[in-house]
Amino acid sequence: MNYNFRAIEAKWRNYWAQKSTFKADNDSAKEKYYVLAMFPYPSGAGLHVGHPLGYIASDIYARYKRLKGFNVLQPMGYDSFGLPAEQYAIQTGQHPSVTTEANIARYRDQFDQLGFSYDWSREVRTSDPKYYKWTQWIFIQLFNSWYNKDKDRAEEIEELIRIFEEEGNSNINAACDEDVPVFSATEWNELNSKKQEEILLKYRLTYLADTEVNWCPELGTVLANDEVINGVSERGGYPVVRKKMTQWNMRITAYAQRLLDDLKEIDWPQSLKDAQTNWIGRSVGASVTFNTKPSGNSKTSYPIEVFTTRPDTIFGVSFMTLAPEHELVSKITTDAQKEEVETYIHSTSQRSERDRLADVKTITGAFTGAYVEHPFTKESIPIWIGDYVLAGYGTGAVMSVPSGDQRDYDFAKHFKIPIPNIFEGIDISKEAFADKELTIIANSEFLNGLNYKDATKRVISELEKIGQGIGKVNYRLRDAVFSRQRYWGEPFPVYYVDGMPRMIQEAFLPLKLPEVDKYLPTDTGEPPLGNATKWAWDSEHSKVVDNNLIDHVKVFPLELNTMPGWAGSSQYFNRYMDPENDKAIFSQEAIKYWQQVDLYIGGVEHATGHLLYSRFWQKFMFDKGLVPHKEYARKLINQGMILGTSAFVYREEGTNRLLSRGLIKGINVTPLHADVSLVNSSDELNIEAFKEWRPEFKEAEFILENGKYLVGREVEKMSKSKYNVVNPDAICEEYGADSLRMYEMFLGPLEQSKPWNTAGISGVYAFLKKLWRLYHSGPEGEFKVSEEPASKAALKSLHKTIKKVEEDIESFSFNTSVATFMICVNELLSQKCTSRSILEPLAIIISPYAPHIAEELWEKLGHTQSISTAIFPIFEADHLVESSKEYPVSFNGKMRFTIELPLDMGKEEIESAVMSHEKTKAQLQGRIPKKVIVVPGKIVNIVG
RNA sequence: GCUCGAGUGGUGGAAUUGGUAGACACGUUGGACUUAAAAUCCAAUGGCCAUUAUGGCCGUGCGGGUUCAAGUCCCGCCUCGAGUACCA
Repeated sequence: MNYNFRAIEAKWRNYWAQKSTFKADNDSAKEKYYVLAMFPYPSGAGLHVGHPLGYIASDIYARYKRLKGFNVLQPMGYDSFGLPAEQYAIQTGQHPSVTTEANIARYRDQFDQLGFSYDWSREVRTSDPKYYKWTQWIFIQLFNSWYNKDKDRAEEIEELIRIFEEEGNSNINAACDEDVPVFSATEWNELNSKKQEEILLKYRLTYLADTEVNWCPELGTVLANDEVINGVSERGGYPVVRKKMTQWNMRITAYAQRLLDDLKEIDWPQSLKDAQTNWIGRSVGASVTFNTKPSGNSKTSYPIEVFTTRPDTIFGVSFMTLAPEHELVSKITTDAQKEEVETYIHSTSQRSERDRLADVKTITGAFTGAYVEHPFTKESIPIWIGDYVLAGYGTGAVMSVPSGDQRDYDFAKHFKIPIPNIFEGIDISKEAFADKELTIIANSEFLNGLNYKDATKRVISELEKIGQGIGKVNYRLRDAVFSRQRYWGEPFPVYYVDGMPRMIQEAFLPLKLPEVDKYLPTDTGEPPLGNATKWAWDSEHSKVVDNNLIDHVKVFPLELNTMPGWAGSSQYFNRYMDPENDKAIFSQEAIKYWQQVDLYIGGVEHATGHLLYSRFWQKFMFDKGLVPHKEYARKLINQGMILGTSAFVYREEGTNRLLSRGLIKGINVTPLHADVSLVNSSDELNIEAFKEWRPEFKEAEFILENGKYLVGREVEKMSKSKYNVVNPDAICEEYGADSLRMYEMFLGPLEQSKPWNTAGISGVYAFLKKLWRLYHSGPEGEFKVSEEPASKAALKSLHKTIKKVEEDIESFSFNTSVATFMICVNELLSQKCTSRSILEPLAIIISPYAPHIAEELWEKLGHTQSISTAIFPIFEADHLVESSKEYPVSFNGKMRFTIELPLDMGKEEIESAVMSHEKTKAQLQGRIPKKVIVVPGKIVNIVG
């Protein structure tokens, strides 16, 4: 009777499915525990061995918590809106839903194969209208809300309207657009409804605005900042340009401070918190207004507002710098400088974002001919423009203090602008001085002699007195653009009356995606939904009707953009709690029971995307009183990425010769990816198979070394295009899911990225076979356990293992518990232990890791109830562990011998026991030790 | 540049947080079983020296320091990786 993992795994996969073993109730006497792994985008390639890492880890934890008696919720679903399905649709004409459906089926098979204990009755799909109904619903709630900074929470827009009607907006402290005019109640009430609507839009948490966006012509869509990497799109690597478009935006900046503050109360990896902190980019300083001096043709004085983190250096200002795109540039430039400025603006706009980033060293700029007046000294300060000032950050203008900022310093040196020194005892002839801690201000009137902190405080109060500045906190975080010119995404529940957006009433949701005959933008450049013929809103009958009925009286145009990828993933974790609910996003009973995610596992690549947006929506939901927690995930673990090991062949340039890797030195070669399945474990290429795979090399000459063609190796991300993908199906076929699960955990620490290497899997496979043998000790290898009580040694092995495995799981060190199992099984085998009292608990503690084999053994032990549904408080067995311990005893730091002593001895008892021991006396030879160091449970050290 | 993280055998990685460095596994070598292969089992495996055994010295990127004791703590470097970047 051998370990037949195929039969065993098929049997239990079936059993769990039929009995709905992992269905979680929304009500239970047991304590709840919610384990969640980030749901995947179902791509056409299926899962590779890298994907399951996090899923295995969360499954082990979920199974462990069930054993401990928790009511565990572990759901799974699909983030099924997205670009690849749409791009496939563009190429083939096949509806994205068809592709998506097929991919999901494939994923489901693979999930089942790996034995994950998901509650599939709660599956969600973001592209399912029953699901995206609630994504649309949240959008409407955001539209109907504004952010009250005084109360630090989102409130109903009706409340804001009431205040406007009663007292205007002068007393309102809201997170809103910069350009909101101040108005009284009377003025408000006299506005027509369109004007009122325009103003309200500037307050809403989701709003329409002409935004400068990252436009990717190749993809035909707008990208969020986190989807653009080094000036090219994250997906596909296409160039991205800046472009103004009317877009939906999310006012995430309203929550910037809370997103920062609440990081303190969640147990997330520090590196991830750091990434979010940097991304939000809080900087404390002051907003200062400099007024331009009327000159030449410009009679008016314009205020220029700047943000600075160093208001204490205000007396060191020797010029102002505006971004070339700054709106005042054209107004203040003098005739004499006009040509130079326009030439400069033209040349910067020609430079792409990428060039600008790549070329930081070259200093460029132009003088506008205009001046501002220093708020204190009243001196004239020249205004320059320069592209080192970014239009998108702060106000797009800076007060330049060359002595205190290196970029200002370089700019001043380059254009021969004076560099006044305002620091006590500092030499600034070589570079700027930017150390806040060591700053003592000089040559600065009332700030002389003050340090950074005091000077900042003083100058802000002086600025406030003269009305030219105020203390301010600035964030790098921008509002998130929420429109995509795409088909395969959530439609906005929005139609337009007189150009202003209206929300479709909740009762008529979901607004389903219309059919289109092509998935590309329309001929007039509108998003793909512009191709739909039935895409207009009949407001009288509240339904979608044909476009040609649009009369702007009763039938109105619908929004043509769709929502971005992160919309559907920003509340899915709560929807799992009550996924079938048709009346609400989730019932209050459900959320009161499940509260929040206790453990969230996913990739670190979502740090500034999904993991930030979802926190924002959760806080909004909290403000609305819909969820009990400000944060949705109490603890988060980032699993590392499993990388592929690519193989390369080397073609000599200009020839059809392929050189083995040892022969390429000094020769010009092009490395080409070879499929890893054509290479054996000692890097030798199967040349015939390679020729078969790549017919263009049929005639190629292979230059061998020692009779072999060796490939080069490199660790890269696993991807189809690099031919380095290892598929879990093949591994499961050869070794079984339990082997794969254990091996992925054994590979190394969960949070670390590491290359996949199939070679070592034979070790865990051999272990599972040994485990099987432990329970099959009959003469023919048939199942046999003894009812004899266990030996002391066997008990010790078992209890050591239980203790270690529990510690490991609680600290997510799954790799070392696999090692512990191996030691335990080896010990039991060598002790020929067949005692039921050992083998029963062993099956239990192994079941989170290798659930199929554990179930099978459990059944053979005579249990009728599944190991996965019973509760075993076995993990609380540490009192059984050891009764004595061997203490290594060292003399003068060198280990000499060991002494066996009872465990419950205290420090002094151990000391005296050791000192009176024969071996110690022999070792000391009558010498009197200076010191005896005792670490209970560990070591005794005698210093002579 | 800034922020974070990591450097341990041929390889992946352990080390109870200051207490026998290299667990466990892969690989390699030798052996048993077998007609043979696979599978399985046993032994060796950081380096150097010694050997009949007992043993000795060195060793966790580099250089210092604290300590009876340092992979672990402190100071100064080096290298690699990740994120971010003209953020005022």
